[in-house]
Amino acid sequence: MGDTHAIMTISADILRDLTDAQLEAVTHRQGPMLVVAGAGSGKTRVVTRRIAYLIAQGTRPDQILAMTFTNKAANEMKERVATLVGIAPRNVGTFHSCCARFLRQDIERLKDGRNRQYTIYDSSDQNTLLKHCLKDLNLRSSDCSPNDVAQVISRAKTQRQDIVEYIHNQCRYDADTYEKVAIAYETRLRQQNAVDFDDLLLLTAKILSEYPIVREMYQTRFKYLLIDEYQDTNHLQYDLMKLLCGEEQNVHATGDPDQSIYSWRGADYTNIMNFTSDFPDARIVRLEQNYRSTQCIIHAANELIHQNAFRLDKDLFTENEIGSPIRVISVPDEASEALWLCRRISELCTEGHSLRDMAVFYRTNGQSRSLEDGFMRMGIPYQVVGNLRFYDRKEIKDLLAFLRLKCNPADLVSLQRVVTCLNCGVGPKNLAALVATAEQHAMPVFDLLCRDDFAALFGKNPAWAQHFCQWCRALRALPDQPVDEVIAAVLEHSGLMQNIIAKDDNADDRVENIHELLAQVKSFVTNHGDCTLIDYLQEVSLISDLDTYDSEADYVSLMTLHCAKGLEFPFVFITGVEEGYLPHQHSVNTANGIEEERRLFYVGLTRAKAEVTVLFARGRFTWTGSDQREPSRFLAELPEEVVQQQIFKHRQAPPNHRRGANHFGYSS
DNA sequence: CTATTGCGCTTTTTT
DNA sequence: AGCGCAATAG
Repeated sequence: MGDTHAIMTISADILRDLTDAQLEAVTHRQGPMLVVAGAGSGKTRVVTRRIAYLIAQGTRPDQILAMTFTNKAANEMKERVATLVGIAPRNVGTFHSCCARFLRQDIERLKDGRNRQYTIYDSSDQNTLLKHCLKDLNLRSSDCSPNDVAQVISRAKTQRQDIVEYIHNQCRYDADTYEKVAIAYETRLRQQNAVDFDDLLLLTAKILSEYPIVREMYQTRFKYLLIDEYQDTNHLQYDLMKLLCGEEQNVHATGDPDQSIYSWRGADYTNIMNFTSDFPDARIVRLEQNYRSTQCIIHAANELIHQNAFRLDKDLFTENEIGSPIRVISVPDEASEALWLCRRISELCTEGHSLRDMAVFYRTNGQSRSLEDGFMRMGIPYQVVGNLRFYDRKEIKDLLAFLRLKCNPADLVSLQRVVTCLNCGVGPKNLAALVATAEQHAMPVFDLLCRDDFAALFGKNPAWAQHFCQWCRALRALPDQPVDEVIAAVLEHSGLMQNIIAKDDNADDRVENIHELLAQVKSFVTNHGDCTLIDYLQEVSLISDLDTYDSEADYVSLMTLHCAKGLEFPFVFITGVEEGYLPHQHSVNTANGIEEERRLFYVGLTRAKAEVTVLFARGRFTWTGSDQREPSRFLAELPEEVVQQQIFKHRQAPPNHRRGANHFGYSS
């Protein structure tokens, strides 16, 4: 057959231009393998080529399961594999999205009241639910902060420990309160047929542990398991990996312990450090040649990261050109920080560089404010990545709440949202009465509202209830397919648009966002063929702002250092490199905290291909007043020979003067 | 009871 | 910018 020949030539393409180490990582067949891949060492390339290689060697694409850190990485991986072998593998996604799909199939085995129509609660939904729980228990947010409880619950789940036990071991005070709230929260999640982010993984692990039949089924289905960004996996993800790979242990993990920056949400980089003890037969491949950055950048990054005591020793090197030194710019305050950036960016533009080649990183989302002010004033096109997720916008969440309620009649968080944005005469008291009645009759609230005999079940039939029941029945009666038409119909039925136009201050923006959502749904439908409303809602609850980020558009990108992981830009600017920001105030008390902040800075530096500029302000204006700032301790750790310092002086600029730039100047 | 308005507080990083 | 809370109008 001609097929064999085709496979051979494709294989040649797949293996082209690889170093020996990369080749070994790509062509490895059986058993566990760890690829310790330094920044810019061609890790993505190795993973995609490996998937392509396995397919070209005759592995069925759906026998490969690849877990990535973001959806963006997953989509890029699928596309790249498709260009190599003409087939996009289906099972590539984040841990969360893969588990969400598994649960759609198997959640009913748990018999805990949840079914395959389940809703995924994101952190703000989780927050709302926790507030409901507090109210039930006659507690106030000041007695017990929902954020704190959420964190404790999340920790217990990611450590795979019993929540009650965990609380009593970890909480020094108020353990009883936390326990009550946590139990109420878990109960409500089950009653409302909902899961939180951690549950996606936890419940999957539970099913795989408790049902050997299911475990064997998955283990047989997935012959090859690939895990990317292994340094940022938590204990629960580690368990999942073990449950999925089975005795064959065909697990291929890639990561870089020096880029582990998520320990605050349970990631445990000892997972990567302990790989060889977990899998004594493991092959280890080290990728230490960097193809991204200049020698100056690599030298600076190496010296910095060597200050960390707890690490696997590893030396990144590059054969790229020496490049220009790291610039360290001292500015008087945040306004001049923005101004310096604007001037430098314009300069680079006149030299012929594109805005898309430049990125500005900072430690906290709030730091984008002053930068945006400056960029806006100077007319420099920019895009902020990850600050407010598109799907977290109020109008979008409102619209999605209508859809979620239609899918899951037990979803009270969505019902409450629906009720508040309808202004239909149903407030907290009436809603509570409805919930109580529904509980009496052991049915989901929305089902109760849709019933013809609602009045009899409720015991009375006031005007607001009649109207609301009618409205609910009409919502239920709307079609379920195709998704784009459902959304258009639900939007129409909700009256949301009219409401926004009538009442909202930023009506224009909100209307535009809704139109954008409709457009996105259209493209989702064309890309995904016939998918259900549930599929769509699942997709959007797991999508992050970074996933929708357009790296081709000609804007300067602004993002947190965390968001920058995995990306690269010719010109990188890191702002606010001061004590209190980097390292952040909340991390300075522990050695681990400081080391993680250092890794964060390391991630920032190694994003750059050509040039890194680091800025710090000598003072900042805070809500309390002005604040003296000290340069970050990390700056002293950069080798002098590749650093060039500049002090940006600032003569008083008249406020609101459009040509303020003329009043500023350099000085060495 | 609900709807609306104004005041104070908030923010470390995110699937 | 959004949310909880309190006060007021309907």
